[in-house]
This record gives sequence, C-alpha cells and structure tokens, in this order.
Amino acid sequence: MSGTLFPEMEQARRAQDAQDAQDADDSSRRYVEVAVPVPLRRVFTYSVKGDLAASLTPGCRVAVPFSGRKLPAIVLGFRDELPEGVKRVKAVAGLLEREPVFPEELLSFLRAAAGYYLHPVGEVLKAAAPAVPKDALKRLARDGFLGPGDSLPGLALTTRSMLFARRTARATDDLRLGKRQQAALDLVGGADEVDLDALRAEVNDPRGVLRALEKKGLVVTEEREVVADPFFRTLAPRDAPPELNEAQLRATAAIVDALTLRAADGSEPPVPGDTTRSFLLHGVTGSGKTEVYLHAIAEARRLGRGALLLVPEIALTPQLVARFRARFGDDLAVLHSGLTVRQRDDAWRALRAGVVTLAIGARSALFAPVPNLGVLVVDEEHDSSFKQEDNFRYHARDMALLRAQRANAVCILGSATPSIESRFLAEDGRLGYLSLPERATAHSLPTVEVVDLSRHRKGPSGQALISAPLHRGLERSLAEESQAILFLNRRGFAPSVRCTSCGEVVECPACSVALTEHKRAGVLRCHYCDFASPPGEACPSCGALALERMGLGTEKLEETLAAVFSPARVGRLDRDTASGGGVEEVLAQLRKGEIDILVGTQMVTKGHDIPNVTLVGVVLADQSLAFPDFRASERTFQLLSQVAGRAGRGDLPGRVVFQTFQPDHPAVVFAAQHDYDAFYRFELEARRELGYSPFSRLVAVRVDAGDDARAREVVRMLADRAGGHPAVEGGAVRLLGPAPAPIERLRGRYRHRFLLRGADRRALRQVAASVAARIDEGVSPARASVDVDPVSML
DNA sequence: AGCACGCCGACT
DNA sequence: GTCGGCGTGCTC
Repeated sequence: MSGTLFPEMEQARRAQDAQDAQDADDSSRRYVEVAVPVPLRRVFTYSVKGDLAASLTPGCRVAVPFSGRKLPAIVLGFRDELPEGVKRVKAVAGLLEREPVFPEELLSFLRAAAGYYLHPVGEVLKAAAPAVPKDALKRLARDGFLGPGDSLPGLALTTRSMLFARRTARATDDLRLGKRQQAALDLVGGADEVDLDALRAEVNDPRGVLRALEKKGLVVTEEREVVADPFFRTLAPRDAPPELNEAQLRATAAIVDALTLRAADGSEPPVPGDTTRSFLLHGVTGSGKTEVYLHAIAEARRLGRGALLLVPEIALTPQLVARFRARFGDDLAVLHSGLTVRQRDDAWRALRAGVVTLAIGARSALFAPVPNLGVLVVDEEHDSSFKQEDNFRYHARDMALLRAQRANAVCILGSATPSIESRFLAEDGRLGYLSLPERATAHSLPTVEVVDLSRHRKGPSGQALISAPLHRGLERSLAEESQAILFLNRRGFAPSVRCTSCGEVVECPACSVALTEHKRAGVLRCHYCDFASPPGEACPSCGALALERMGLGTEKLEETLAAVFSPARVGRLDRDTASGGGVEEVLAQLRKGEIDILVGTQMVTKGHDIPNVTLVGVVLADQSLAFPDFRASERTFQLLSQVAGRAGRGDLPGRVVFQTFQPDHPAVVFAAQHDYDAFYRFELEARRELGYSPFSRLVAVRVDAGDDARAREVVRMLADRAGGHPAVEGGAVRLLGPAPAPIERLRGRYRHRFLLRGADRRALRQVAASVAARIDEGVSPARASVDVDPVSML
C-alpha cells in the first residue's frame, strides 16, 4: 500500500466497509446512528418505529428529537443493539425525503473528510446538504411524525415543457421576411438551437413568428421537457475541440488511460488504493492546461461519468464558464458564492438527479453530488483559497485526492507553479507527473528586472517605491501606448498612521493591528474586523497633534501615479473598487485601452489575458515574504511567477520589474528566471532540513477568549493534554508552544495557539484526536479549534 | 449550536 | 415580590 495518499484513513475505511456489509445482511434494524448538525464530534443513536426501517438507508435525512427541539439528521448506519452505556434512546420522528440526500460515494467521502479534519460530522453533512424541504418541515410540525407512507418530497427536479427552434439549410434569398422574423432567424441561426425564453428576450410573441418561419421551412421546432429553472439553460455558441499539441496529447492520453482502467466495468482499480491514477499537470502559463481538462472531462462524459472542476474563488469568471459552456452546453452546474439558496439547491438537485453531470465551482463545490464521478480537476492547485480558514477547515485540493480515490475517479491537479507538496508526491510516484513545457501561443516568457530597493534611491517621482527603473518602464509603456499593471498587496492610502510625538501606531480598538487610512472613504479602517473611524487630528494615545502617514497603499499609489504621469489614465483594482461587479468593469476598461496604468492587489494577478499589457511591476516583492510561516517563500515564488505571466501575451514583448529589498532571495531569483524546478529543489531541501511539510505534518490548536487569562489557561490545559500523550512523550510528535498568535487580539478576543508536528501521520492524528476530545469536554467560555494541515498561521 | 436549569439586579 | 441577565451543562 505504498502508493496510498491517506494511509491513516485506511483503517477507518475498512471498519466502515465491514459495518456496511453487516448492515446489508442484518435485517434487524432496530436502531439507527445519525449525524446531527451540532458541533459535537460524536454520532447519536435513535430507535426506529414500525415500518420506517424499511425506508431508511444511509444518506437518508430524518427528523429527530434532540435536546428539546427537532433537528434534521443524516442516517449513517444501523445497529441492532444500543451503544455501550446508553440506556434509553429516543425514536426517529420521521423521514424528510423519499430518497437519500447523499449517494453512497458522497456520504462515505464526507464522513472520511470529517474524520480527517476531526470536525463534527453533522456540521460537515449539513454544509454539504441541500436545504430541508419546507413542506416536509411544516407537516412534521403539524403531525409530529412523517411516515414512510407519506408522499414525501423527492430529490428530482421538476420539469416543464419548452419549445426549441433550430435553423434548417433553407436559404432566405427568395423570401421576404418581416423585421421580427429576421431578428428571430438571426438568433436561431447563431446557435445550435434556441429556446423560447431566449427568443422572448429579443422578440415579442416569438411563438407566432416561429410558426411563420417553420411554415417557410427556415426553422424546425421541437417540444422538450426541460429543467424548470432557466439557470441551467443559457445561450452559448458551441466550439469544436482544437487540435492538441504533442504535450497535451501525451497528458490527455495518460488521463484517458487511467479513466478507462477505472471505468471498464465501473469497479475496482487494478491495484487497491492505487493512486497513481491521480496526476499533477504541470504546465506553464499559456501551455493549454484547460484544453487538457476539457478533453479529460469530455472523455469521462463519453464513458457515462460525471466530472468536477474546482477553481480558485477569483478564477471563476464568466470567461472560464463560457469556455466550458461552449464545449458542454447546458450540462453544467456553476456553483459560486453569489447563488441564492434556491439556485444552489436547484444546481444540487440537478446533479443529484443526474440531469447535469458536470460541476464547476470554487472550494465548496468539492461536495457537489456529481453523479458517477469520473474526473476531478483542481485548477491552480497551489492556490491557498482552496483552504477554508473557518469552521470546517478543510483543504479542497487534499480532499479532492481523497474523494477521487474513494470514487475510483481520476484526479488532476493543475498548476504552473505546483505546491511543494504536490510536486513532491509526483516525484515520489504517488501522483502521475504530466508536464506541458511549452507556451501554446508563440510568445516567449518576459524578461524580469530585479530592482534592489536598498540601492536604488527614490525615482524621479520622489516616491521611494517607484524606483528609477520602474519609472522609466512606465514612461516607455506610455510612450509606446501600451499598458502597465502594478501589483501592490496593500489596499488603502497609508497602511498605518503613527504619532511622531509618542511613537505609537494607531491601532484597532478590537484587534492588535494597525488601522489603514482610506483617504477617499475618509476613515481609518481595520482590515481584519472592518472597524472604521474618522481620522482624528490628535493621537489617541498621547493627544499630540503629530499624526503621520506611513507606507504606501494602492490608493496612494494610484494618486501618485496619476499626478506624476499626468495625463495618463490610472485605474485601480482592489476590494475597495471592486464592489458590485466592479472587477469586470475595470478589466473591461483595461481591455478597451481606457486605462494606461492599472494598480491593484491580488486581483490583478489572476487569469485575465490583456494583450496590450507590456509592463508588469511588483512594487514590493518582500511583502509576502514577511508572513510568519514556512510557506512564505513558496507563496512569494508563486505570486511573482504568476504576476510575471501577465506581461507580454500579445504581439509586444513583455517586461517585468520586481522591486525588493531582498534581491538575492531564492523566491525572487528563481521567479525572475522562470525556473520552477530550481526553486522546487531549493525549497524542498530547506523543508527537509527544517522538518517541515512534506517531511512532516502540522496540526494547529487555536484558542480564543474575551479574557486573555482564560485563553492562556485553556491553551495551557490543551497543550498539557497533548504533552501527556505517549506519542509526544516518546518524541514521535513534537509540541511547539503554546504561544500567543501573531495577531494576539482579533475582534476583541485574545488568541493563543500551539502546534503539533510529526512525520508519523497516524501518531500525529492520535494526539490531535486526544486534544479534540478534551475540547469536547468543554472549554467555555473560550473557544478552541483544531486545524489539521494548517495553511494560515495568523 | 441551542435550549434548559439556575442563582443575583431593576421593575410592574 | 417577579422578569431576566447570561454562566455551565447536556444533548441518543
């Protein structure tokens, strides 16, 4: 089992399989084990009355009485005896839906994920489930019980009849068409087929018009059952798959091979637990990774299997969706945070019912009920937005591998700058390695100039962070009427305000962080809790009238550039300007050439190909190096590489400037040389020496409380629990801390934490589970959480 | 998480 | 004299 990605999960899986087998044999289903949506790391047992037992299967949603209220719960399994130490149980109040909400594959995966992260399974299942049908709840409240004989709501979608029109080959030359007929015909001719709703948007009363066109032999119409919600049906011009280059063909062939092995009879992989059926797709920017995804997904669909594509939050753009719609039409559910509950449920049900077989979405789409999952793609797998940083702290990339493994699906992790962990798994043979070395388009990578800020004095602008080389680069861009993008990862005008009299920095009253001045909004704002106050004249500490702005944010950079390079048009893209669809608007302006210089945060670094951008500048590369965790170097390399990829994608060659106080830092040097492999080798050795991931794993235990003393007390107690564990005493797991968190106070709560580190994942897991069990015994009024494989150390 | 039970302040 | 503050305890 050397190839297994999650060795510590295997034992639990075997136990579960044995239990399931017993459930299938055993006709005595007197009790059920259910997951209740409460933050408790345990399951609960209920008795089953009458013939309800026959209707229950794992994954079913039932209502149960729980601590004086009724809660929806998910059936996990059966048992014929009460658990040890339990004398009396309550009875299941009723079934909420006719069919199980979770198919077997998804339920089993979700339970494994909850177990891996030591998170209450009820909360995990609740987050993954669709809303409880209102009518079922209403009837439950009225009758107190919903039996199997009731007409319960099902999971399938409602459909309605819809008229579709298709263009025929008949020419219009000899025909006289009215204005409306012509408009309708243009619309129909522009796509494979058009439905009545789409026509309605352009033409009044399209029915009559269509009838006339059909009589003239110009269109044919057809009445079909469709999903009731128009969300799934949109007008999209279809495209044909382009020819693949050699590397793309090789990658696609390997993936199709893996898929076919698994799909041959829908059964076991040739080797149990074999994970070389998952791949790292390493392709530089523009090498055509998306086309490989499209082919893999198309192949899965051809084999009757579903597919799931996960992308970073910010990458889920209309352009990306359009590209998939062009290939797969309406057989696609797009899951994003902007959906209403109703829309999310419709998408969920469409997938669950098998009406739609492909889902695209950010992190949480990992839990989509894709039917007969065959391919799972994680695009930009290195992106840290795949890690959820609150409640259920899971990493969608890691869990994608687990889900694929359990579903016998193929997982593809794609990136131009793979995470050290993924690249290491590939090197170790636990992921197949597929490389796309060429830029699919003909442009070579841009040259990068590293500007040492400690040697370059202020540029002509007088602003220290616009060095002379960057200044000249901007002048050149403006002179040749191309565009420039400057990246600065600090929103606001001045990142901090300091009193020159007492030296104090103005802090947020609720958090131990400096307030950032937002000049246009006229406030000092906390970037962690959104507290805002008007900037007073006097220092809040000593009262002196001596406040001074420190540092440079995007707002100030925008203002400075506009003044220095007048009349150049300077735009800004950050969370402050992006509100309400502003991102697309600003990018459209940039594309149309209405912006000469765009200033922005992370948002400017992703995706969007703007051909006329020839200069990209990183104003302060050191910023992401300053983060207090071992991945700072890796993140910086990824960020710089990504930014550099923004330049020179049109006909003009690209130029890139990295400004930094650490010009010799490997992340800077190797990013400037576009040398991923060199960075990987360097970073891997550093990790090996320091014993960091992938050579050991971390678990972070965090405690916060309104009272600092209580937070300290609780973290100490939990650390003692960990310290007393044999794995820690024996040295297999190391206890680091406890210590105050880097941001000691947040939203008025004091924060402390400790880390557990170990190479033996099973031992690490045991210690973490022991701490979690102590948390379950109560830490009130403090709060405590366990973060397995933490990413953010703040 | 909620909802109970349980002991100390300002109001009908 | 009660209504109600939220501390801690438990949930099959």
